[in-house]
Amino acid sequence: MFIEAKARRERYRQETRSQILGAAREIFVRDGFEGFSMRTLARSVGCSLGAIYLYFTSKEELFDGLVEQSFLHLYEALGVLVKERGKDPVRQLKRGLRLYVEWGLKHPSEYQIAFAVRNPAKKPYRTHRAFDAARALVKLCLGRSRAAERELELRTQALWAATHGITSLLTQRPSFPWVSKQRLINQVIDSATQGAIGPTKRQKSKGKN
Amino acid sequence: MFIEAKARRERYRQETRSQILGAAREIFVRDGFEGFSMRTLARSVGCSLGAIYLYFTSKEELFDGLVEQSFLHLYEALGVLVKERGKDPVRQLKRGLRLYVEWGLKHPSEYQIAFAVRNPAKKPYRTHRAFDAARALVKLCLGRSRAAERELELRTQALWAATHGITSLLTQRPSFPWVSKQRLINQVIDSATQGAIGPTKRQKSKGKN
DNA sequence: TTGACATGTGAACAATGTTCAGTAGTATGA
DNA sequence: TCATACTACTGAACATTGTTCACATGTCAA
Repeated sequence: MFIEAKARRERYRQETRSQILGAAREIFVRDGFEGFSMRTLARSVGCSLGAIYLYFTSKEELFDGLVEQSFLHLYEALGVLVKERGKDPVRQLKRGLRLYVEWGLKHPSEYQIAFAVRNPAKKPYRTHRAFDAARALVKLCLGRSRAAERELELRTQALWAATHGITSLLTQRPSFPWVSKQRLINQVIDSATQGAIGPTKRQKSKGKN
Repeated sequence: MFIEAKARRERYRQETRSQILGAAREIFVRDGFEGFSMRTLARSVGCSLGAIYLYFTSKEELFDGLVEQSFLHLYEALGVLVKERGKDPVRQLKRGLRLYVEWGLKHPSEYQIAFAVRNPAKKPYRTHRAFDAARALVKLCLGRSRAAERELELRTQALWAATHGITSLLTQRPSFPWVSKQRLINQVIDSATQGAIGPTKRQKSKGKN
C-alpha cells in the first residue's frame, strides 16, 4: 500500500507533466513564440494558471523541457546513422548534417528557442547529444589519420558552426530571397565537410567545377 | 525666419533622437537585453516615458535604429576592403569575413538582436549592405570564371551562412567549451571560402594537412 | 494677442510571469 | 473511525512590461 500510492502519484505527476508539455508544443507550433503565454497554456490544458507552476518552476524551464524533447528526437535519428557501419562514412556524415538542417526547418520555433538569447551564467553549457553523434561521424570519416584526429574537436565544431549557420538563417529569415534552399544547404555542407575531412575522391577527380 | 525655425526644430529633433539612441546603446551594452526597458531608458535620458514614443513608434523600431547604426559601421569597415584593389582578393575576402565575426563578438547584443526572433511578415527582408560588400568581394575572387559567376549569389549566401554560424554560436554560447576561438574562426572561414571560390595556390601545394 | 503646432508629462490600460494564502481531497498512522 | 500530514489545485494578488492618451507647456506665425 505504501509504495503503490507513491508510485501512482508519481505516474500521475509525469502524465500531467507531459500533458502540459504536449499542450505547450501545440500552442507553440500553431501560434508561434509570440502567441504563447502561460495563461493561454493554462486555458488550453484546462487548469488554473498556478497549477502550471506545480510542474514547471518557470516559463524558461518549460521551454527547456520542450527543446530537450525535440533534440532527443533529432539525436535518435542521428544515432541510427552512426550505427550504420559499412556505408561510406562521408556520405553518412553529410546525410546527418542534412538531417540536422531539415529538422531545424521542420521545427523552427524550437530551433530558435534552443539558440535564443538566454542568461549564459545560469546554464554554463549543455552539449546536446546530437553534437556527440556528429563527432562520432567525423571520427569515422577521418579514419586512421593521426594528425587529423588530433584536431577532431576543432573540425567537429567548425562543421557544426557552418551547419548551424545555414539552419539558423533559413529558419529566422524565411522571406529572404534565398537561392534554391536545397542547393544552398548542399553548398554549405559540402564546403564544410571538405574543409573538415578533406576532398572526397569524387570531388578530387572533378577538379574545381 | 520661416525655414530657419523649421530647420532648427528638425536639428533639435535629430539630436534628441540620437541622444536617446546613445542612451539606449549604453544600457544595452551594460545591462544586456534583459536589463533593458523603456522605463529605464526614459530615466537614463532624463525624460518621461511617453517622450520616447515621440521619437520612436515602438521598442522594436528603436532596436532597429540601434542595429542599423551598428551594421553601418561594419559596412563602412568592409567598404574599405572592397576599394583596396591590387591586393590578393582572396586574402581580402577572408579578412572581411574575419572582420565580420570579430565585429559580432564585439557587439554581441546587437548581433543577437539583428538576428533575433521577430515578426517575419512585417519586414519581408532587409539585405544589410554588408552582404553586398561580401558579394562584391566574392566576385573579385571568382575573376573571369564565367561558370562560377553564374553561381555568385549561391556562393555568397553559403559563405555568409557559415560565417554567421560561427559568429552566432560564439556570441550566444560564450561558455561552451570551444577550442581556440581564433583557430575555430579560421577553420570555418577557410573551409567556406575554399568551398566558394576553390582552393588557393597555397592550400593546393600544401595538400591536406 | 491669438491660434496653431511641436514637445513633453504622468496617469492609465492591458498583458505578462510569478507568488501565495487558502481549500479541497486523499492516504497514513493511531 | 478520527486526526494528521501531504498533495493537488485555485484564484486573487503583485510587480513589471510596452503602449496610449487627455492634458499641459512652450514657441513661432499671423
